[in-house]
Amino acid sequence: MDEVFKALADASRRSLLDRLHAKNGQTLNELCDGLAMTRQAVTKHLAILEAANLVTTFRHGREKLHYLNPVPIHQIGERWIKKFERGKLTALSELKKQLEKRDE
Amino acid sequence: MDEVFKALADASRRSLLDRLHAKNGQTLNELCDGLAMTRQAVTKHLAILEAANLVTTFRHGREKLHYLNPVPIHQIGERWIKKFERGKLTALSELKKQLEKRDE
DNA sequence: ATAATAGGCAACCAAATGGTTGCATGTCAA
DNA sequence: TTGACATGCAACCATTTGGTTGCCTATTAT
Repeated sequence: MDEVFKALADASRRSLLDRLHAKNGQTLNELCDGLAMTRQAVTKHLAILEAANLVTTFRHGREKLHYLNPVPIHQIGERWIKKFERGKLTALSELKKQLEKRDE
Repeated sequence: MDEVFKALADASRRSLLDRLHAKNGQTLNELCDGLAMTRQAVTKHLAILEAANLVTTFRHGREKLHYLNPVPIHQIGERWIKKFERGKLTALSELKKQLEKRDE
C-alpha cells in the first residue's frame, strides 16, 4: 500500500499512468516521446510503478510493453479513501462548532 | 492536487490523518503521544498536511487544535481514481489478449 | 510572580529521490 | 553479418525529505 502511495506521489509517474490509460501496451520509447526527460529517467519511473504493481510489463522481442494495472488504484479507493468519506459531514460540523466557540 | 498526493505518500502522515479521523480536534501534543518521533517531526508533518489542506488548525489559548479536512481526499477519489476504474475491464482483457499472443 | 506547559524557529544531518551521462547488451533488418 | 534500434546497467550528482537538537516565546496554573 505504501509503495502505491509513494508511486502516485510523483506527477511524472501519474502522467505516465495517464498515458497508459489513454493507450495501453506502449513501449518504453513510445512512453518517452514528448517528455522532457531522458529515457533512463522514464525507465526509473516505470520501475517504481512496476514495483508498486501499477504497471505490468513483458518483453516482445526487443520491445518492452507496458500495461496499466488499475487494481491497486481501485484498492486505494476502496480501502482508504472510502473510510474518510464517511466522516465528512461529522468532521465539518465539528469544525463549525469549534469555530463558533472562538467568539465566546 | 500534487501537494495532496505528496502529503499522502508518507505513512506517518497517513497515520496522523487516521488519528484525526478517530478523534478530531486534537492538540499537537495529543497527536505526538505514542509516536516514535519528536514533537518537532510531528509539527513538520502536520505543516505539510496543512499546506495540502488536509488538516485545518486554529489556536485556542496556548493549544493548537487540528481538524481533519476530508475534502481533498474526496476529490482525489472523484477526480482521479474514478477515471481509472472505468478502464479496468478493458485493460485486463487487453493484457490477457497479449499474454496469449506470447505463445504464438 | 514564577514555574510548568504548549508550541514555534532555526540549524544541522543522513538518506532517499529524481535526474544525468556513458557504455553494454540483445534483437531485428538489410 | 553488420549496423541500427530498443532497452539495461552503473556511477555520479544536486536537491528534497524526514528526522534530530537546542533554544525561544506565549499562555496557564499555583
